[in-house]
Amino acid sequence: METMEKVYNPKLFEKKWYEYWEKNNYFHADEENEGKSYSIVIPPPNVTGQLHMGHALDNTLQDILIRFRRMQGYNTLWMPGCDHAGIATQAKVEASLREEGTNRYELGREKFLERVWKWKEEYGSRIMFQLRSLGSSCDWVRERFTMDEGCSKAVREVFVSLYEEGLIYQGRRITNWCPDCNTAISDIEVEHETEKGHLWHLRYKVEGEDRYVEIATTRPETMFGDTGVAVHPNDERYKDLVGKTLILPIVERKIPLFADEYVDPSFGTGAVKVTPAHDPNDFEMGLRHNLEEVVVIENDGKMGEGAGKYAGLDRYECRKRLVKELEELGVLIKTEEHEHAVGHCSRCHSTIEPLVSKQWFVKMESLAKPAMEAVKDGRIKFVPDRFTKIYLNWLENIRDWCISRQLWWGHRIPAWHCHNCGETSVSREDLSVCPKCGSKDIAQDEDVLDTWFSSGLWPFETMGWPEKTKTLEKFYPTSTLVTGYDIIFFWVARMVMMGLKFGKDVPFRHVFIHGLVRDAQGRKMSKSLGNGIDPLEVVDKYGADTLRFMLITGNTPGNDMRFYWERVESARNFANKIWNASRYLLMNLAGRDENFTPNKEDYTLSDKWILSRFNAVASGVTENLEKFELGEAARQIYEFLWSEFCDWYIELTKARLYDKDNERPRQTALFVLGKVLEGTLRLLHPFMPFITEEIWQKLPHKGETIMLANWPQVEDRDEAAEKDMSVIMETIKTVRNLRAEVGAAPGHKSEVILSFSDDNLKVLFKEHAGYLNALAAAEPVTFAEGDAPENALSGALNGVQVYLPLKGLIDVEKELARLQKELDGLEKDIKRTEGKLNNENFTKKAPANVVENEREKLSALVEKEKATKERFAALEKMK
RNA sequence: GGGGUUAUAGCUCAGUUGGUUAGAGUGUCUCGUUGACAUCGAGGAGGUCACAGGUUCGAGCCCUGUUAACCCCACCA
Repeated sequence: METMEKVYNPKLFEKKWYEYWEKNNYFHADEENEGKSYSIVIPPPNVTGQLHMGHALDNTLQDILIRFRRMQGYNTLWMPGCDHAGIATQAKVEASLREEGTNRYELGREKFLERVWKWKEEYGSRIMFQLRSLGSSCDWVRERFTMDEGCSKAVREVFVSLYEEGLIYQGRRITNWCPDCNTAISDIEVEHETEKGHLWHLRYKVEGEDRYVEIATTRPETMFGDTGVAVHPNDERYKDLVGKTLILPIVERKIPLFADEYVDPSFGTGAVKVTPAHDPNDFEMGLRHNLEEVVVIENDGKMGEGAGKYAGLDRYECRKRLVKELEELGVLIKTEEHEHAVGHCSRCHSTIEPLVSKQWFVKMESLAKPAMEAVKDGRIKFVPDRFTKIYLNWLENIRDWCISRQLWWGHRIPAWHCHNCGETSVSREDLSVCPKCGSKDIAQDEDVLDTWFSSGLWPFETMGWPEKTKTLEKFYPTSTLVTGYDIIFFWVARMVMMGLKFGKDVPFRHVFIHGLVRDAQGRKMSKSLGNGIDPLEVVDKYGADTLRFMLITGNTPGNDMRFYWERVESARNFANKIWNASRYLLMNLAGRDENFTPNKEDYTLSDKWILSRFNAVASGVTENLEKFELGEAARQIYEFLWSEFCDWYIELTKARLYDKDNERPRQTALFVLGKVLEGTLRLLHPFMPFITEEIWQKLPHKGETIMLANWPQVEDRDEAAEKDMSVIMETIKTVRNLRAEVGAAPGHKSEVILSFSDDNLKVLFKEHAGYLNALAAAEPVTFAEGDAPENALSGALNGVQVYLPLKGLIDVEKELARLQKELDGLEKDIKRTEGKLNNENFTKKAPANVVENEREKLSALVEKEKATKERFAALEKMK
């Protein structure tokens, strides 16, 4: 006979079962399996660092979906892996090099990459270990990495194809440059923040005249790169100046004053200095008006040659000193406070510097169109739906994607530049000779690709693309993508575009979006704040099941949630409740006949009730899981297990279980207990895989593991049993209420007298008086005929009158006051309900069942009022 | 500047197509320790569903507006 610890202790079994599952290959997806497939690709965690609470949520959701479908009989694949995370990982390794007093340049590209690979081996496996601790049922033999051989091949294939189609091009453009990461980044990697700055008004002299043009700028240090000043064509103030030449202060360069539609006459002075090399708008104007680009800020954020004596200074230090000089020269007219949005690097938070450089871009328009169509026509559905709009809005306004990064860690761009003829050749195979001139003096492009370029191929590159594999055939498109709303643009949109282009179909059918896990104050968990909670710490202290349950309950899909230890405890208490309910059954299993099956007559009302309730829950849970309402599904199991199975059913089986002399009733109770508990464990397994397996294995069961057991089939409800049982339950609650009013101890037995509005109820209660004995400490239960007993508290509900003889003393005045208040409330309710029913508009227009409900409600209220009045009168007499 | 989310009990949140007396967890108060569980059981208190209109027989839910908080997008120097 199995035994159980008194208290739920996940440490004793979580590791054991995970190893058991993995060892037995239960997670493995077989493409030869003929069954319908269900597949998910993991959002690959970065190889840097470790899992945080967001990962725990993300992977719990995926595991629930996967385990649910697996039990439903689908051929399920959960593809695991991690991402090389170019900038982030390189930054980490560079930081550790710094500590050693060296840097990547000293090491050289090859040695440096060796270091990064070593890092990847260490952290990559740590993450996979952490995922296992959460219970994730990934198909580990398929584990992939965005820079493994297969992915690299896919990346190169995609790059070359897009290039051949003219969708990838190299261009000299102004791009977002991060001076600290020392690389270009894409538009979505720039975070705009409103900052307090200044608007400096400067005056530029008109050549040969004693006039000045006043311009306003937030970045005076870029003036060294000014090659023009622009005004709006219709601006009367400057009409006569357009075409004249201005003298740039300090530098003394001659620059033209020209007109351009871009200028907003209402902002500043209506005249704007134009620095094509250091501002995106000025760059465009420069192209339109053929202006020279003068570079004055270098890649490292320091002033360059063009800045004259300020060369070599940091851009902000230069600004400070320059403003002072301009003031002294009388060029600075005034300084205004000014709030404006400043771009920061999403990785290191440095202020972005727009710089001109040669980069690789992807033309997005033709890729974005089909990606929008796929969502508009419903081939891909966002859950919750509101994210559809966010996704579409971004794609509608999409601009070309800068994909080259001046890093070493990543997929190197498959382009070779010939030093002899200047040709750039893109190729699937490594080149050693220039295809154009035959020169051997060629070199591969130094840059690597944006990490998201390879992540965008994840759903099919992990399945063997570009080869035509069985895996692709079986599992692509994937079924569901689970991810946070923060990477819809970075990742989801790119996967859809690439999937449609190269996978020849949408990459997934549903995009299930979740929110962020915040701290108890609602702040984002972050390293700098030090408010992050390590999911592994929670697993260690409370178990993975507890963490999982806590993460998916008490919130709505797509919304952020807060982390509270109290909520963890609450989830742990639930686990303990399941544990002890199971323990109750296990402790009483001695003498159970495994071959016993009850006859129809063997089932008691409570048996029929709980079986029916189980069916209700099974169907509710299934429906909710199918529509991604995981929290609601979990809540229903919680309610059922705790508030129905434990609070009522288990209590009602005790009489039968402890009565060793009546074999059939005892066997029946054991049978039903086992059946319902086992079924509930199966419903709960996707949410809490470990505890359900641990208990399931101890219970009588068929099969090797609960994770491969069939998902519960929904059977018919027993409406009559549910109705009868609910009348009894309500009556028991009434007794408890009355007893509490008298101040009687809950366990202290006392007489309860019942009378009924019809004979069927009488039969029901006579038959189940035992339920009142057990759960309302009502003993004896007697049945009154005719008039209400004297000196008794009374309550009424559903045609049942409950009388509780008053043996002890109660505070009559206090009780009368309370009853009066209750009567007032009842009167109000009755009036309102009557009003409703007297309203012809209501009775005519509302559905019949609603009207019927209202009628029943009224009669219940009237009945209750009558009983309360009786009680009131009885008490008055006692006064 | 554009878009979105949120506003429900002291706190954190549910509330699925409009339909009984708006729920849960947690906290709080009263009572309860002999065999599943004190990580528990029984009972209670606690809400003008942000505000103002509207649609409807009926609104926490739908529509309009207002307020507040948060988030995303955005090339006005």
